[in-house]
Amino acid sequence: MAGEKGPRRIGMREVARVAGVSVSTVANVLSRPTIVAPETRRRVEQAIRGVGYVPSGPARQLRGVPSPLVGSLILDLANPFYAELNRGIEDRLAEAGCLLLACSTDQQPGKEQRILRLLQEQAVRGIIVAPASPDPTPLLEVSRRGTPVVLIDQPRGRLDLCSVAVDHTLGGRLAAEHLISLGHRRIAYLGGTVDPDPVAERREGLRLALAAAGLDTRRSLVDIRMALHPPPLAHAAEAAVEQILAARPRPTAVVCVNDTAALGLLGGLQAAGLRVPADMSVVGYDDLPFAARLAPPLTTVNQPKYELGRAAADLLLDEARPDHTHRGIRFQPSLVVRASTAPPPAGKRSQR
Amino acid sequence: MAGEKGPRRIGMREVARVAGVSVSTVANVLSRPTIVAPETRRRVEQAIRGVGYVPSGPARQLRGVPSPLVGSLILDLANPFYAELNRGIEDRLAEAGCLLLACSTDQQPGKEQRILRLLQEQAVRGIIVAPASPDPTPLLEVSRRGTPVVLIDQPRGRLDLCSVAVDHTLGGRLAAEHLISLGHRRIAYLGGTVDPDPVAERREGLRLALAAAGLDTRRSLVDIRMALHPPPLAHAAEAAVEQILAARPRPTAVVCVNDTAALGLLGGLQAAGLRVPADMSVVGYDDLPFAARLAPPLTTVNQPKYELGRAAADLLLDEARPDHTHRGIRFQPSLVVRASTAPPPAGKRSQR
DNA sequence: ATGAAAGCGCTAACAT
DNA sequence: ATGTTAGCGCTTTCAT
Repeated sequence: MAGEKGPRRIGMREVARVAGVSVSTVANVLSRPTIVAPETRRRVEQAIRGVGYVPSGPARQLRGVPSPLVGSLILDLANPFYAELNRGIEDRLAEAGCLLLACSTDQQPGKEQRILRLLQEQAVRGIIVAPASPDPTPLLEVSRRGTPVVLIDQPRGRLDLCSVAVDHTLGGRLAAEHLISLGHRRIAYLGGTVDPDPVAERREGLRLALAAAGLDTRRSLVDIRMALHPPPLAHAAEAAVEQILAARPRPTAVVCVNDTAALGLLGGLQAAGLRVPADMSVVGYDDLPFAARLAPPLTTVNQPKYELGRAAADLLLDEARPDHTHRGIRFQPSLVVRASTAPPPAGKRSQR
Repeated sequence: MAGEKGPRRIGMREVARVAGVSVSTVANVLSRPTIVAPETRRRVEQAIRGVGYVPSGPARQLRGVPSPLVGSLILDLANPFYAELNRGIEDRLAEAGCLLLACSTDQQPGKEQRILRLLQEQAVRGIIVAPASPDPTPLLEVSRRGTPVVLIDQPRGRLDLCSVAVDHTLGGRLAAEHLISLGHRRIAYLGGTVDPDPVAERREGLRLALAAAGLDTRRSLVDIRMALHPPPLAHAAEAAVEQILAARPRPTAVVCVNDTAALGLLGGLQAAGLRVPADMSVVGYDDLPFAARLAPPLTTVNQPKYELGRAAADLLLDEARPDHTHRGIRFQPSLVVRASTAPPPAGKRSQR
């Protein structure tokens, strides 16, 4: 009647007591089973099961065993692009017995800082981050302090860190070249008011392609900015239709910052009585699962989301190896042509 | 030139040394600043910043401070439904300074077990779980061992745990009643081969509504099962069209297990030359962001995903309070009528 | 093959 | 107001 002293956590001590051995023997059974006498080992293992022993991670870490926790700091967990990316990270981590600490920054440097701090306190094995702030200093600081950092969706440039990125300049070029070959000469780029780097790159790719086609990008590239906060993005995109149609000269095609924006744009265009692609071509970015099934099926630039995550996790896990050297991996996006793009309306085609 | 002895972690010891005080004074500055003399405090705070001290979470936990980590065990991180739910969890946790450990089970009891174990080792503050296994024993065991467990998307029934769930029977009823009122008499339910509980409930709701309308559910409810593994679900749904059209009597409407399945079905139906909703009505489930923008906009049953997550986190955090008692929260789904449902084709309407 | 003992970084009770 | 001390549960020498 006196034994039940609350569900206090059971440790190695208790196991040792039950098995009639010392704690170090229990420890040995766990980490170097071979050096323990078979009979003793059996007894210990039985005691472990008997009392339902679960080792304490924190205690281990205190002793210097690396943490199985890896942080991922991305813009928004609920965004399908990042959700898929996180899944890639998770799967790779699972292979190494690690767990994912998933965090959203909502693109706010303040949140990013706060979480970075929490993650360091937890002494995580490393952090995979899509930077919210343009200033890389805090990240470098974290890395210098001993927590490995892997940059995602941002080339490492001259930074002394590992990174995984997609060549968004190429992505932008691909989109633009496709439209140009279709006969478009005025293209709108639907982006946000504040650009994280990767988004600016896409616009640059567009510009490059337009220039390469001998077009004056001052006239042929129309920059449309939407307020990104608060979400949902699809609404902002829907509302942007007005701006797009008001632009002079009026663009005949729109390249969107991502598929979600394209989704909203499609709705807005339809509401405005324009047909896609007959009156206006639309290109998305990301190639989310629903893109193929929209009406019309969306032409978009595919990014290898899952693989991006896997590669980032791979790099991060590699940081633990003694011979690790920082690397930058770059993925190529690819254009997926579907039905939301077509030649511009007759009469617009060669208009200058 | 000799100071740089590797980036070994800096602890309270070092801070104390620099500030010329003892470790407990440093500890006091951190946890009970008021009892420290202002001047001393200033010196210590300066030392903290000076050496870039970051407290060690693991060491704290070992001393009994509760972990800020909370695990979430759901089917699939990349599934938009769960992604949004996780976001709700994350936001609520952030308010309490906690972090989310996001894990996917892929509906595999084995994975679930493995992760449950890892989470316990990390001594997390608690676990929010959408059970992958029908057997609740392991979960109860975890709870009994001292790690709070909150069930999600599954009513707690007689289980001694907190839970957050949606009334899926109502969801199924809502969908069926809508279709029945439109004149449909044969409805297909497009589900998976193995049902997690919540999915079976939806079917039951359908059955109830059909029966209430005086229909023989043996004839009026057509059960279509798709293989869920491997994904993508949208493909499976697309392929299921054949089965649906082959059913005799042929259904005039399909209720899908979720919006993703509906997405695929829409594609398959279109490929088969059927128009939605003229030839076939389609109802989704979840109301994901893209549902409103599909062609046609999808009639679907909305679940409060984000709120579900928040509520679960709320319950979990509450478990730490001494006066906590387990509770079950139940959300109501709601029908969102859009354009994918209409009366059945003429001639089918009153056919028996 | 097994055990004793030190100590990881921290908190809290106690002593000064 | 500040310091001393004893662990938390574990890993790891170093005896035995």
